[in-house]
Amino acid sequence: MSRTPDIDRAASRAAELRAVLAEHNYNYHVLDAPTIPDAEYDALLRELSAIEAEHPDLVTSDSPTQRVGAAGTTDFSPVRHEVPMLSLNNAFDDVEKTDDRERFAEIADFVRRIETKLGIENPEFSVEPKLDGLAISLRYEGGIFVRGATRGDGVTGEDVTANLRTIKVIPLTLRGKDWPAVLEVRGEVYMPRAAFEAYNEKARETGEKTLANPRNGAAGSLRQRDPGATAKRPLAFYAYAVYLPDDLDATIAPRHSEALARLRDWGFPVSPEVDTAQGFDGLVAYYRRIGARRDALPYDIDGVVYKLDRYDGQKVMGFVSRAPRWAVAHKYPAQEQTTQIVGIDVNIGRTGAATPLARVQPVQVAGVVVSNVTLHNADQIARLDARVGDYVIVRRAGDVIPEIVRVVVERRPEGTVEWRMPTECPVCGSALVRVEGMAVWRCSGGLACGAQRKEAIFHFASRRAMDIEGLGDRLIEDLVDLDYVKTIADVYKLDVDDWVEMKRRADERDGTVPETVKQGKVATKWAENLVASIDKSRATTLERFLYALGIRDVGESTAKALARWFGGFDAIANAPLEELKQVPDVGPVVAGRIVEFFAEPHNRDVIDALRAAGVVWAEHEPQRTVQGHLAGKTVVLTGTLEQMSRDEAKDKLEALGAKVSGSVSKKTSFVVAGPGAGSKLEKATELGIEVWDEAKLIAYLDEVGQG
DNA sequence: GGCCCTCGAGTTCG
DNA sequence: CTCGAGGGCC
Repeated sequence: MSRTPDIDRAASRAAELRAVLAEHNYNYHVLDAPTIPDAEYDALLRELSAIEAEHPDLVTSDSPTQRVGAAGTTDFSPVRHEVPMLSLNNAFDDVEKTDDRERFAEIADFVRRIETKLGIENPEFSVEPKLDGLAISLRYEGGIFVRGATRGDGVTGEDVTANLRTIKVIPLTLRGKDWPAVLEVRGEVYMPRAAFEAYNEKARETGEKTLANPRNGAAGSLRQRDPGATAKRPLAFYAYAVYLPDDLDATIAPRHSEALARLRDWGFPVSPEVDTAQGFDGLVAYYRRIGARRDALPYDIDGVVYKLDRYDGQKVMGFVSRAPRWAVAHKYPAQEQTTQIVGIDVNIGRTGAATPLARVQPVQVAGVVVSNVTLHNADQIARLDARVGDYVIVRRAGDVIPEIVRVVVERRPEGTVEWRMPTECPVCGSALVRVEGMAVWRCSGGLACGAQRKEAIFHFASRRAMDIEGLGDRLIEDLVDLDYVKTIADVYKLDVDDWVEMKRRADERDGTVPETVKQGKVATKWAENLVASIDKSRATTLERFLYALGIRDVGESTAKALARWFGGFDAIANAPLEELKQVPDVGPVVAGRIVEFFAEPHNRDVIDALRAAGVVWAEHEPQRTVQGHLAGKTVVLTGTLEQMSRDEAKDKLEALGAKVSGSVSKKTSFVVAGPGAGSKLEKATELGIEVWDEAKLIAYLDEVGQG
């Protein structure tokens, strides 16, 4: 039988994948220094599995698909596992699909295979989070912990008994009396996220080496030669399986979930997230429930594990190759991915701040495609030594904004050069300068710089400033590029015809003339709406107007303080430095910025033009003392309020004299927490600060006549 | 001069 | 949300 070119190609790709995977296995298991994220490793392994499934002849005994892990190291004495430590099959989602049965097709298949083979419907599963740590096996004889070992290659691991003994949550003697003479408990050693961060913070202070991530922290800690060094690492452990090695047919309970409960009784920590679930729908519901809380869990997880609950059922299902057919690991979308930097641009903000931005090959991270990653500032780039062409690990963790975790220096292509902040503004060509000792570089072009002009207008129109609905970045971009506005005051000079004409010119320039226009129709409704909303913005408040001007370091809060203190605009514009410094929270720097702003004739002209265009606000007597039921109190709002908007609550509290702040400290008087409250509520509890729910706030407002 | 507490500014994707 | 830096207090 002659081999076809197809098979030859598959054979060479399989060999290539095996070589690559073997290298990564060594890095991961032996050196504890992976050079690619797990998601990428999984993708390579799946590709190899797929090739082998299609061409069974190509399967070799040394293929990574046929083994559980990599070879152990010789550092610690080898331990042969009487019951092999298996790996689980992984299931991934097809995120393109919206129907659950299609999206989670691999899970649906898994459940269906069990239902068919056992002839039952909606089998019961024991379900648990899959911690991102290190699998270990603990042996107990006569209720005493006698030996602990790493997984190694699944058959032979390393003796790490001394190090495991240092982990406080691992029982050295079992509680109760009804335990078997010999048992082996399997579980995951992991490093809680908070402990990981605290460890790194301390390591940074003392100049020690920091840990790359909690998983590496756990793995590295168990490999310490000196158990004393391990003891200093904040490790934890959860048990998830139990065996009776002297009689493998016997079990300590008929169901896995009951076995876990027994383990708990004997003193083993079992994850509180462990639960049971019925059939496909139950599994998916659990997957979603844990997924929604993934970031809030105190440890990293990369998925959830489903195990057929009944042991007799597990026995019937048996194994395929080395993985059980009665269990599966359902992975969440990766929160880390490798990609390549294709370019580094520099963004210019409203204040001229130059922010480097990495353009990367688009990759899916935690469910969205990331193509831009901020690099914050030049210091950050220098710290990371990120270069154009570099492969980098991108993460989208707790918050939404992607960041570069680190550069994969091992994969750096030849000929890359260190990145340097350009000397000129990429938009207007003015010099980029950095004030001694400051982190940010700034464009010195001021409002002559197109980027700063755009940002100034965007800020002026924003919701918390003049609140011009419909005037967004796209429109402002065209407005400035086509020279329709030079200053924020020009926005009020444009009529419907100007807007329509501007849009026509922009479309012409871009070659994107809409069909309707080609047919001779001109859309004007949007321009009418826009002009109406610009008109509406003319009636504003002193504090909004002050904020809208975009004076450096005068944000919402400072603008409000100035408005209260002076009561009128001219008093502020003409106030000498010393008087400004009297205002609470205004010091020499901010006072200087304000004086500087109003000393600039151009700014005076713009303000005059705005007033001439009909921008008005109410003025009042200076208010220099705080009055009301909540005078002197600092309140923090967190979570979602259901009866009123956050802004509404803020207004009402401020009307009572309270200061509404964004961060909890020991100065905080009380915290109003709605559903979904996170770190702020946690901090309040920690500091022993009074916490109100929304109902209590409403009752209080009613009582003092603000409801 | 050295803390702690706030505020300001910049940020990604759909 | 997070970082950096300004303000205020010891």
